[in-house]
Amino acid sequence: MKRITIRDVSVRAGVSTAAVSYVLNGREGKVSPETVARVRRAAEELNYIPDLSARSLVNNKSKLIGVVIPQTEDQKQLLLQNPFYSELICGIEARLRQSGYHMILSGIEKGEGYLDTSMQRNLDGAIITGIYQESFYEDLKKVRMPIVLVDSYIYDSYFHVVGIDDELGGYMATKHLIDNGHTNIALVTGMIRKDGVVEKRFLGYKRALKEAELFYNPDHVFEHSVTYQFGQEAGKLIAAKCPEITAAFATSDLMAMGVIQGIRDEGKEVPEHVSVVGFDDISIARLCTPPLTTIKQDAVSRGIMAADRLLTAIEKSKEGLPQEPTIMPLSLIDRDTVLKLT
Amino acid sequence: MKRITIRDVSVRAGVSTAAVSYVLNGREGKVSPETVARVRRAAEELNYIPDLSARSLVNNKSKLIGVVIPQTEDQKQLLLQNPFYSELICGIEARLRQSGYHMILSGIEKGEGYLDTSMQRNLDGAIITGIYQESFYEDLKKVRMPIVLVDSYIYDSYFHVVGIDDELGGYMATKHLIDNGHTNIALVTGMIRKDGVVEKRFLGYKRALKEAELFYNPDHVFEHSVTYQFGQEAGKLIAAKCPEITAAFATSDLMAMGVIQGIRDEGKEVPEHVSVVGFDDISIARLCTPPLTTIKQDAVSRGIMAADRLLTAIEKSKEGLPQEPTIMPLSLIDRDTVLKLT
DNA sequence: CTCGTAAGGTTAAACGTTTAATCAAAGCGA
DNA sequence: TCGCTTTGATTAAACGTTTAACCTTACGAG
Repeated sequence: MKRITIRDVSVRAGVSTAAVSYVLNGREGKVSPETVARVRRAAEELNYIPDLSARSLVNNKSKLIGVVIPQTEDQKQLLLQNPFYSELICGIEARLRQSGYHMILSGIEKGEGYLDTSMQRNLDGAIITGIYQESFYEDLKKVRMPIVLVDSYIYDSYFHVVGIDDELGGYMATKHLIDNGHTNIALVTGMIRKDGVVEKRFLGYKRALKEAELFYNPDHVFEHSVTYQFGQEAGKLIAAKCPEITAAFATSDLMAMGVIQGIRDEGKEVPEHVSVVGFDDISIARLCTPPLTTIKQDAVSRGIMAADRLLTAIEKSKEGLPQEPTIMPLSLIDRDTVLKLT
Repeated sequence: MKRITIRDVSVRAGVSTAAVSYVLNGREGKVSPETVARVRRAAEELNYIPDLSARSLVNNKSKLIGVVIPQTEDQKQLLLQNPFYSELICGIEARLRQSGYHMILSGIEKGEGYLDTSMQRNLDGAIITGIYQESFYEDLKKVRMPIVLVDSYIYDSYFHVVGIDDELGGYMATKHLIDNGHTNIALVTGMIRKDGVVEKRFLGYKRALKEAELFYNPDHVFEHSVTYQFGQEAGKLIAAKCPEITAAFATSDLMAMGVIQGIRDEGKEVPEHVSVVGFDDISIARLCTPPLTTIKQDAVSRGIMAADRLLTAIEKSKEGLPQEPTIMPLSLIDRDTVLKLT
């Protein structure tokens, strides 16, 4: 009923608690082979399980990583409905577990109060996704723990960054449409915020247009929230009101699927009337009908990479500044939603 | 740089650490109003943040909840690709946060070692989803913390249960098809394990058939894993090899979407050639084409409910046995994948 | 005036670890 | 034999809380 403590192990092995601690932490240089064996056996027999709270108290290592993902504005619920985040989490969790760490998953209220959490829990590090106000990042720095930012263009050398080349992605998507003969290409996107990922994709979109000497028409930009619902609205508008538009680039697969539905709602077809390219390559992208042409970024790998960088930063604890951002590869997955014109 | 401790607060307020502790924990009966004020102010000014590890050490309350979800067999990755779990997590997290708890999300290796985690971390409780071998549950009981089981038919009064009436769900789905004139109805399902949720749905399926005096044909049961891929395979088989089958009930939306794709792969259409009913009503169910007819269970609500029950069990800590299982409601969402025959 | 009690504080032990400092014994070169 | 180093172990302090037990002082009742 009572907890088995290191003291119990020590008396059973007939040594001091210090010796037990040394053995259990692998500082075996300090202790003779036979004692090691005795302690090991005692711990085994008693089924000893260390108390991480106590450990954390003395050496400030909790083996706990904070993971923050965005949440819906209204409901205060995590944005896991977007498979991109689900997959990211999968990657993170797998990598952390492998090294004996655990993950505390949470959203945050308007960018506030997370340093409370991290201090209370003695977090060893954190992986942050989403964009928040500047003050939030300033707060984070105060805590002095390694932090990996995913999907963020905060150019602050304090933070580790695991990202993709969003500008390139936007360019690739748009270029693909242009290469297939499209000249009036809509952009369907979430809010374009300074230094946000969608802004970069937007810039890539414009670069592709410019390079092909196509006119950039602001009226062809549909900007609102990253939801299926808005995609659908935009799709309807495109199909109903903009006959000149023959293709759309949606900055997220979720929106792209909405766009397709919206176009259909108006009695038109994809890709016959309007071609669509998405972004992310979430797992359902190839499952929906027609299978979505999209820019693939491997969210699971990104999660693994983010966790990996965080862990090495923690274990080294060089206190040296983070290296270069890690940029994960992108590729165009050409499925069935783009029609070749001419 | 150094951590602000309760001692710092105490000296600034000019009282003992005990007084500070009393104030901060709301045992204000023990302390005069003016002292309360002084302590509050001192804590405020110093921006004091308590160390939960220390607290946990002394009173065995970590404000930490373990959440376990299944993982893929091969990759050791969480099964978050199934939106049902994502939504469940959203609900759980929202409710926990509201009460100042945090969630440790993880998968488990072949049902082993979770009691280690829970002991190490001093978990206050856990929410377990998925089905594991019996020994796992026996282990869990040893830890003596409140536990909520989601999607489980372990009839052990030690555990809290938040479930749905799976048998009824299976019945409703099948009945709906029968009511629309279908008589040869396939079942596409994950492994049917004793006392698992799919078994119940299977039983509901059989009950509906029996009630309508239809012949139960084991050859019409396609049983394997709960994946899109298997659904697709089953769909192909149905379309290609079983001309008599006019409808299918898939025990999960993910599979149902696979079935639809498989049927299409063979050049047939849904619902014209084969009708399909799914289960779960995951968020994409109404987004895919055609929108999926399915049995709706609200995963988010279930998450909230599970967390809620767990929290009350923790706070009361009556040590009394859990009450009745909570059964969440189901409803049939009639969309476009069922054809009315005759 | 004395005693009992209540109110408001404080002291110090306890929770389960880690680890610097210390100690004892043994080995060894001179 | 003497001092020095090495090896292997122990002691005790520290980490930041909570809380039972104890201590004052003041206040009434008797």
